[in-house]
Amino acid sequence: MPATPRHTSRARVEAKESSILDAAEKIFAEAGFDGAKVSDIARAASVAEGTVYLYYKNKQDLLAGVVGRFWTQLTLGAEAAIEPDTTTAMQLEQLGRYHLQSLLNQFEVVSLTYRARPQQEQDLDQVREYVRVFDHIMQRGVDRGELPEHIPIVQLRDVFFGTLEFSARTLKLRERPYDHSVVTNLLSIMVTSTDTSSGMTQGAIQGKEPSNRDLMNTLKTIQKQLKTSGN
Amino acid sequence: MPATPRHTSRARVEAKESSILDAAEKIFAEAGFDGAKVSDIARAASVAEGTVYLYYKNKQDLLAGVVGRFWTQLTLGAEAAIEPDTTTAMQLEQLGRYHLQSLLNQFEVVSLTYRARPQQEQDLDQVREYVRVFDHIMQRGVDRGELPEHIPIVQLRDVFFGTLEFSARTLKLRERPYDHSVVTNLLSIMVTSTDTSSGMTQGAIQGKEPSNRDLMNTLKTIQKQLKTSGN
DNA sequence: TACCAAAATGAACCAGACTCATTTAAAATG
DNA sequence: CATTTTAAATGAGTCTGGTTCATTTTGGTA
Repeated sequence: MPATPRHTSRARVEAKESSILDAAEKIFAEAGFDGAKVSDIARAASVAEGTVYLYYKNKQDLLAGVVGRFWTQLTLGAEAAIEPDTTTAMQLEQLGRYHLQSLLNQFEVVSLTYRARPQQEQDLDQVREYVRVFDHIMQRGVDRGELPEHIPIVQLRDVFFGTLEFSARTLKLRERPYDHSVVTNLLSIMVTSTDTSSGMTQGAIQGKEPSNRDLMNTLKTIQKQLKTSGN
Repeated sequence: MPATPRHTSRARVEAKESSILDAAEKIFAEAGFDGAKVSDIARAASVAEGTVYLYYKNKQDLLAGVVGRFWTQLTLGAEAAIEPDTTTAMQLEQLGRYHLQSLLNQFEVVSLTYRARPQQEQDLDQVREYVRVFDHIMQRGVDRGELPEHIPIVQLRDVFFGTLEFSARTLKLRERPYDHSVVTNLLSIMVTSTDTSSGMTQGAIQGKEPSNRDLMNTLKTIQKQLKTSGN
């Protein structure tokens, strides 16, 4: 089994595995999952058809490999794109830009993610890993006191990634290029809603009315944040 | 051709067509697109395998039929769920609740939407129809003066549907039931950001800084809106 | 060099989407 | 009604393409 070679250099096996993944990614992206033939992928990887099945149990599994690798690389890229020593707002903006750009640049591969059997638990581990980047930024914001204590990170995560994903689709559909204002706008509403007195933070989550005190203070914060996150 | 029957009662043909769709929806939802066999669908519809192909060019096309019908029905349901004579905020909340509930109740069918060839233009006409419900609510809000003149409806639409879709996935993944607070929170941040002086409306869209005047006025508006849209 | 196990191969197999020659049902005609 | 004509339905057979596996090749080891 190539998965656990005893007498062969691990490097060579991994090289072949990744060359198969390269080929698969190319063909899948060009033809879609159904349109891609395993025989084409094998040819593109300069390998016999049967060889593919030494590395991947079946076509689905091969897709999972491609998609998994993509998200793993995305995680690495995201971590590299974020300055560790800047404000939470800035980090969110960096992640947002990076995310939207990646969605647009690699739209086909992203789309394949939805072909990887939904529900099938461990297939999407790498996606979970990726969204954790967001969680870390937010948590750090809380720890540093830049964000309120009980901010609902999980829900804001859905706002963040959901909006960017749909925005990417809209841009693709209209054949528009990357547009930074999408990120800026998203950030502005998240930052706004992130303030302690504006609803999402405490109130509805806990089932009690949000406190509307300290309004003037709130406004100043919003104002400041809007300035620093603007373009 | 059943598509254009000249001598046969249109009703009977349509009845058969919809019984095939029913069967297809059931089998697709149970087994997924790849797992569903056309022969199973034919059997479930009490029809020969070849008959399916009289109504739908191929399996993909059949899926498109199922998905299309789903979104068409969703549009009808949404329009019914919205009171025509209430505030924009209320209507958005009604649409949001309806949308999230539908996503959760019919999760499998919704997932199939992504299997309907992406990019393939006219396949998703019905989805486009559906999102128009949102646009209408917003446009009416603008016309009535409840929303600022230059509010970026298209971008807010991505926030709205993107967030709800991701929230639905999160809830499903964690096996949580419908949670109204998701909608409430989403609404609160959209309503907040909807105010003229808070970023998304004008500034970044037009590429110029948002005006931060009238802050006190803004705050009062936010406060009022939060109150009326709170749980 | 001879041996062995890992790795690779591709012909054969088979599931299942799709076709089409034939049958059955329905409508038109007289 | 009987007959003809046209629409609709059928399902056995074709064909594509994913998957298997008996055989060959390769690379490491003694």
